[in-house]
Amino acid sequence: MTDTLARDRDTSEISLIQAVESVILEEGFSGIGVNALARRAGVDKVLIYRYFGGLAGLLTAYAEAGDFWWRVDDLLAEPLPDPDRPDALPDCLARVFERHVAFLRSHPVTLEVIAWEMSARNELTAALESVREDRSLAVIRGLALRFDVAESDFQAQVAPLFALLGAAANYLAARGRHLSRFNGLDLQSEAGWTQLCKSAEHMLGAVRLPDPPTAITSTSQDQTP
Amino acid sequence: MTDTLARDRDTSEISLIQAVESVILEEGFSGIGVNALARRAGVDKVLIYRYFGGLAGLLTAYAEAGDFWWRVDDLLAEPLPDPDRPDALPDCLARVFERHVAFLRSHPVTLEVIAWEMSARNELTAALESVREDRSLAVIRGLALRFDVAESDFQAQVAPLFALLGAAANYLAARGRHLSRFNGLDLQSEAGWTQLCKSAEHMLGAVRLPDPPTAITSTSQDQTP
DNA sequence: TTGACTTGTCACCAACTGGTGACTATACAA
DNA sequence: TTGTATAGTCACCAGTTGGTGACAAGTCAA
Repeated sequence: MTDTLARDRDTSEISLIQAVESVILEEGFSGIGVNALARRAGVDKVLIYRYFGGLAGLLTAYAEAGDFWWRVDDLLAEPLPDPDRPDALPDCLARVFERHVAFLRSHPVTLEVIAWEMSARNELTAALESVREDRSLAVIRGLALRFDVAESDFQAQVAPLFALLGAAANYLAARGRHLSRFNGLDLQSEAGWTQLCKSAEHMLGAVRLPDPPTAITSTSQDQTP
Repeated sequence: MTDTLARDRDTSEISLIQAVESVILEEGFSGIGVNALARRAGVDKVLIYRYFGGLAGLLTAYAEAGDFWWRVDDLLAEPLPDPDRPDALPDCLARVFERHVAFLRSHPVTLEVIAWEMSARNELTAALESVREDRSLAVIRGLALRFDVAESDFQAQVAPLFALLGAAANYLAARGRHLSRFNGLDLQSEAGWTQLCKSAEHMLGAVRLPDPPTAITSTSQDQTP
């Protein structure tokens, strides 16, 4: 509890937590292990057990310190289409999708954890899972509020769309780490992703609001470009 | 080159190749290794080096023996919507997507290799990559032929759609191996996948043929349920 | 000063990994 | 019979993994 002692322990803990990120970035999730982490942190591996109770505890500490997922406010930040405009909903969903993609492509650690989820379940993947579920549903809630429609109907309609497009983005972005081509598209070029976003927007054009009286369900203006 | 000698080598090789599939199914891709494979095959691991030149060679042999991906004919098998019907194209794409999903959900080894692709590149993932690229493009070619449209335009329009929906299916099916919930959906229940296919079909409703004179781009009949 | 506690270092463990060299046993051809 | 090639067994290697016990040095309170 003294100054110097406490400070030393603190720096050791911080070194270890930073080592998690560092190893993930430079070696990928498969490089995570007590030996590698201790080596990278310049610290003895026994401290991982003493201070964090083991690798799982260290990952938990890192998970609590890091932010692996977009914040709801960022995804729903203005400018977004005016809800009263026709086609505001599809446009809005397309913007949200673009922001989701942009986040993934600029967060290599998140991509690494997403890839990790494919093969194992651990404290990091669990943390990502939990926050992702929460915030995805929060985004849907936020959109229902914005468009002033019943949340349950909206959720039932939009959740599977988000699941599909979100899954596609996660998969393609994670794959793009090491491999470029998927179905003829280049996952490492700006053009490839622009193309993907355009196609997503096109498909989202089919989405209409569920029931409110303002929604027009008959003649929808599809201007296929 | 004698009968018995040759036969014995053959059975050893076959045991090893079968061990690859067996280990993947029971332990997942992370269980693949010379020791585990030899143990499972009931054979000494040195034979992996002698007969296949190493683990990579054994994986290659397995890759050549197995079929990890749907065949083009299966994906385009009849019955498919009559090309002259209105909305035949979106319906057709939706059927293809459903078949893609059905294949994945019934082929655990493929899901395992898909998951493997996320973390490493090896002979198995390379084989899957190659055959997947080829056959996906072949399916697009087949559809262009069916709808009698120019292949290049059609390809430019449909390839990114396939990339998005295919990626989503791959991701969700692979994740469904160990985790059930994604964005509120249940990836391990029939209902969850029915929902996903319905949403995909809904989104595909926005797709129209590129140029031929028969295509109607104005009044689209959206009946949102 | 004494004793208790914390921080960190180090040596060590068993288990496993990929990989190799030496060996026996069998079969075949000369 | 002799030589050669193959199939298979086994012991062993070095390196790495996760994990622990013993110990020295420093710090603090009584």
